[in-house]
Parts: sequence; structure tokens; C-alpha cells
Amino acid sequence: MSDGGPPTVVSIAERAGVSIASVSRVLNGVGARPETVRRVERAAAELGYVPNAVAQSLKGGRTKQLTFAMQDIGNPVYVAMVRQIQAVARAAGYRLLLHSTDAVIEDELAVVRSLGDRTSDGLILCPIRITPEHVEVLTAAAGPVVVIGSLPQGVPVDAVQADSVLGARLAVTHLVESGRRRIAFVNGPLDTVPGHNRRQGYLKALAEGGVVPDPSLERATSFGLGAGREALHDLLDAGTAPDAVFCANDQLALGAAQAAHERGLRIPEEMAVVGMDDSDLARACWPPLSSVDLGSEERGRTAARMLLERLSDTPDDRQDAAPEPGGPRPGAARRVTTAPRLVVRASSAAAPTADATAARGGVR
Amino acid sequence: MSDGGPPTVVSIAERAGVSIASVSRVLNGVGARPETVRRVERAAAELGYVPNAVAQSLKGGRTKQLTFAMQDIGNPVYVAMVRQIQAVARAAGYRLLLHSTDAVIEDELAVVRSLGDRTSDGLILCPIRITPEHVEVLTAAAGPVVVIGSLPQGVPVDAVQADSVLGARLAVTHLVESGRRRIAFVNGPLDTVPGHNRRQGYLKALAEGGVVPDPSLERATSFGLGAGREALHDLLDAGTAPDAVFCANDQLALGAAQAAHERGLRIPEEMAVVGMDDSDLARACWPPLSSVDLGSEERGRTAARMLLERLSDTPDDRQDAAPEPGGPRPGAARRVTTAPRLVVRASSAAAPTADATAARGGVR
DNA sequence: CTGAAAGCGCTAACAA
DNA sequence: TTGTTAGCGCTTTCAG
Repeated sequence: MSDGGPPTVVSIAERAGVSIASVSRVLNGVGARPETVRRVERAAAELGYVPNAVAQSLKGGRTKQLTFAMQDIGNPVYVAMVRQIQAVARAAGYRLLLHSTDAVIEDELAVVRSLGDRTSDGLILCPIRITPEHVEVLTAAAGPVVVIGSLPQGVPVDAVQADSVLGARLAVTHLVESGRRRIAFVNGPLDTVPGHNRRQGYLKALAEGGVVPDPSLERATSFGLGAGREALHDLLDAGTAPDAVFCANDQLALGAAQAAHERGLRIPEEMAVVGMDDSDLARACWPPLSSVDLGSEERGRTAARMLLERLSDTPDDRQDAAPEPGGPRPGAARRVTTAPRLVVRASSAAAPTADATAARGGVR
Repeated sequence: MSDGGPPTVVSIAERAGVSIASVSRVLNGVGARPETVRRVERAAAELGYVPNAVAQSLKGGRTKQLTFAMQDIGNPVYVAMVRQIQAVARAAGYRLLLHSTDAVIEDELAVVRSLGDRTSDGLILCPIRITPEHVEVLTAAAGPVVVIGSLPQGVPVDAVQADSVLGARLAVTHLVESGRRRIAFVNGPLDTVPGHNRRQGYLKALAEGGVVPDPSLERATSFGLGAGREALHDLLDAGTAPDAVFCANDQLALGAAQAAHERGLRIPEEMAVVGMDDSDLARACWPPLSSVDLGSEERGRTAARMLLERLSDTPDDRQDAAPEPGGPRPGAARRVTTAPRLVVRASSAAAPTADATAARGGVR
């Protein structure tokens, strides 16, 4: 009997009157007599056969699935990455598995470990912090991993990172050069890699521009949307009188811009605003937000490609003399850095000295 | 020999000096002698064993994976859904597979068909159009599907839909009641379900408010960001002199708001703007955008829950007298509709007759 | 309580 | 060219 569940090679073989091996061959385009091909294809079509990918995976050792793990898909930066990764993956015949870790360290580690369950062939991980455990787990990963973010030298894992020090420097230098002097900095948590680096860039640019840094102009909170608004209100309430605010990402910048609007401050005349990431938000808001493109899309694309390369480097079997299971044995770990690019828009266009004589700031 | 690849039940069995059956039992918490448990657990730990999920799936017939397919993860509405779905899925021990179909019909259909490859246990599909092929494919789906969107009565598939007719009506009624009379409508494509329905709501609200509809105030383009800006510029260039614009989603609305700003029109005094979806964008921009919450998050959550219910209804085997393979046999297809909710913010707060005497529109 | 063995659906030797 | 058969790693009878 054949029925009782979805069609399989067996049902097709019965119906076509051939062996399951012939079915498999025909289905995989291996040589067969035309007559056999015809009968198998016919039977498969009639039965509405779809190969069981799980069985194929068990046999082949590859699932044709990739995993992308980040903290929160709500952040536009990750959305941009997901898009690129998904595009690259699908073009190579891979599906994409998504993991939101909510920045819970334990979840991040679990995702790396879960490479061992062979559910996906490789992992793109976007951690916001790198702990010693991260290094440990990444080093022992059961399959190829590409990290989007900074990684210490020793770790034998590919990484694609943004140069956010330079990025922040570009933004702040731009503000200094357009005559701003009291440049506030609304940052995310300082104990994160991006938080730390962006601050370095900020300070460096101030130094280069001959502006004495004023600690009271700095705020470190979270990377979320509401934080920017609160931070700028706080800065204004504290009487720090900034004439510009540089924010560690676009979400913070939009929040800051809102606060400025609420205080009746004109952007950019009385308050210039510059964000980071150059997400869709920057283009969509008013006035359009100057921002530093840190190459989120490029990093996503590159990470996906690097991962696929690793996967094709590992032919099929893993029983040869590999010192450790999985991992990027062939060739040392690569470190790629994408170049930041400042995008100046209306939110920082005008010079502050013009003192409000400028028109409505129309752009069209 | 045991080595040559990742640890398996066999390697553990060898090391612990028991049979693979005992290993499996211990690992699954089935009864065993304390001594056996100890030895197996020790061996597993020493080997760093992680069960092969693919093999488990092949055996059990379930992958513990769910698929979510929408057109473009770049749209904030889908991001909101993904978040909810992911949360519900992970809580139930399921992983989430993501598919961007780019609104290509053929891809959408392929995703439904690919349920047959047993890669995921169920599918949440967010189609923007329903063609006869959709109906056909959905009816013959190899596993449970929940559609987010409208579905004809006959189709034996669960669906969670928004009441966008009512939603649009709420928005436009709000504009009429605040004294607007020349209410433009920037819509997406008319041959999509959302496009069609939102227009119905728009027209209905006008009729109820005693406003004669002016076809020259309508624009149907795409749902993308740039389209809204162009559409409003176009409306203004055409001399249609709208005093408000209702947009079929927030992205369009932000575009329209930009155009208004570019023309030096004050929002809301000279031009009220209302969007739809109440995405993060609405809260993030300036002035904050009035919008209709169509319950994207709720729909995502509900869809995920319904799918999980279907999955638990199907015990484990599928060889009983099911007329068709898979599909929602137990219990008829359900149709759930989420209620829309108008969120009034600054972009439509002031009355038009006040004629610009209002302050800067500060909110704080 | 434990071990031997069957089998999930598929691919790939190996023979014929 | 085709069929037979042996697994991929796991769970689950079925005996012992």
C-alpha cells in the first residue's frame, strides 16, 4: 500500500513501477532511460510530490538554512541587515532563520551553541557586547560563524565591523567645521562596543577641532527611541545650552529632534542634529536628518557572503584530520571593516551664526 | 571507533558502556537506573553532545519551525508582526523562518507549496493580493496555514484580518469633524485588498460627513516611502488645494508630511496629515503623526497563536481518515478581525479655521 | 531496567 | 541503465 501520509519516493516508485533508486536519480537529474524518466516524473506530478527536506538534510548533512541573530528586529539597522542577508541567502538557495536575543547574553550564547543541533549550516551573529564567554563559545562553535561587530584578534571567527570611531569623528568634525562649538553627545550604554567607540570618535573630533570637551554635554542612556528625547530635554533643562547634538544612532537623533521641536528650537538654525546609521528614518523625517552611514547593508551582505564562502570551503564531509570540529579551519579568520560615509541633510546644513534669518529650510 | 564528526548517541553509548537506547532514554528523561543516568549524562557532558535536531525531526515528523512570509521586511508593519510572531513562537519552542516574497505572486505560492518539504510545521502568510491560484494552493496546503489578511469565505484556512474600511473611516471622520473639507487621499495600488478597502472607508466617511468627494483629490500609487511625497507635491501642483491629507499608511504619510514641509505648509494648521498602521514612525517624527492602529502587533500575535493551536490539534500522526493531507481539518476555518483604533497626535490636532494663530504646536 | 532492531525519507555505493 | 542495500542520527517498540 502506498497511501497514509504525504507522497515519498516509495509511493512514486510503486506508482511508476520502478525502484526508489531510479526515482531518486530521475528527481536529481542523474541519467536514466527516457521511458523511466517519463514514468517517474508523471507519477511524481500526479502525486504532487515534494521532497522531504528534512530527510535530505539528514542524509546530506546540510540543511540549507542560515541563522541570523541580533538583539531586536525592531531596530532599523537590523532590518537593513536582514534584508541583505536574506537576499544573498535566497540567491544561494538558503533559507533564513531569525533569532531575536533581546540582548540577553545567555540567549546569544545559546544561539551559538545551537549550531551544534545542525538546524542551520551557519550563523551570522550581531552581538552588542563581547564577553569572555562569547570568545569561548565562538571558538568552540560547531559550525561557521560570522560576527557583525568587533571581535578580539585571537578569536578564530570571521568578523565584519563598522569603523564607528571614524564615523563619529566624521559627524562631529562636520559639526565643528560648520561652526558649532557646544556639541552635545547623546550616546547609548558606554559598556557596549558601539557606545565606547562612538565616544572615542566624538572626543577625537573635538580635539582635532580645537574644541574643549565639556563632560556636562554628554549623556549615555540606551539606544532606544525615547531615550534621545529625554536626553536632550535633560541637557536643555540643565542649562548646558548646546548648539548641536550628535546622537549615537538615528533613533536617538529623532528623539532629540522631537525634543528640540518641543522646545521651539529651530533645526538646524538653533540646533543641529546628526545621527548615525543612516536608516530609512533619516530620510523620512523632517527636517531630513544628517547621518553617518556605517554600512549596515554592506555589512549584512558581506557577512552573508563570507559565511557562504566558508560553507563552500567545507566540501561535504567532516571526518578528515580537523583539529577541532567545524570552525573556520581553512584560512585564518578574516576581519573586514566597512568605511563610514557622512550624509549631510537639512538637519545640520545651515551655519549657526546665520541666526535664524534663513528661510523655512525648504529643500525642494 | 567513535570519533570522526560531532558526538552522537553512538559515541555516548560507547563511552558510557550502554546501548544507544539507554542513551536516548536518559536524554529524554525516561526511566533508567541512577547509575545509568549518571554515566550517560557524564559521557554526554564530556563529549559536549548536542542532539541532532534534523534527525529528531525526521523521526518525529515535526521540525519545531514556523515560517512567516511577507513581501518586504523593510515595512515597519511587518517588522511589528515579526516581533510578535517570534515572541510567541519562541515561547512555544519554535524557531522562526523568514521569507521575503517581494510581492512576487509566484514566490508567495512557492512558499505555500514548500510546506510540503516539511521544513517547517506551519506557515503564516501575509499576501497583499489574493488570486484564484492563491485559493487553490492554500486549499491544498500540506500543512496548517494562517493568513494575515482578507480571505474569501470558502477557503479552508484561518485568517486574521484588519478592518481597514472602518479604520479609514475613523481617520477621515476625524478630519471631517475637525473642520477639514478638502481631504486628499493618498493611497496604494487600488487592486490590492488594503488599497480597495481603505478607499471604501474614505468614501464612506466623506458621505457620512456630508462632504462631496472630489476625485481630483485622490492619488493611487504604491505603498512606499517616496510615493507619498510625490503624491502630495502633485496634488498641490495640480491646484487641488487640500486642507488635509489622509494616507493609506504611515510611510506615505511621512512622505506627504515632507512635501508639506517643503512647500512651507504648517502641519496641522494649514495641512492636517493622518496615516495608517501607527508604526514606530508615527511616534518618531515631527510633528507626531496621527494614525490608525490597525492592530499589526495583535494580528501577528493572534496569527501565531492560531497556528500553534492548529499544530497541537494534530497530535503526531497523520494516517487517520483525513480527506486531505494537512490542512485545518479539525474545526472549520476561523476568521478573526481586529478592531482599528484612531490615535490622534499633533499632525491633525488643531482646527484649520484657527488659521495659524496657534503656537508652534509644542506638545510637552 | 536494558538492549537489539526497526524505520523516519532520502541518497549513494555497489552489483547486476 | 537499474535494483538492492546501507546508512544519516534519532526514537520507540519489543523482547529479554
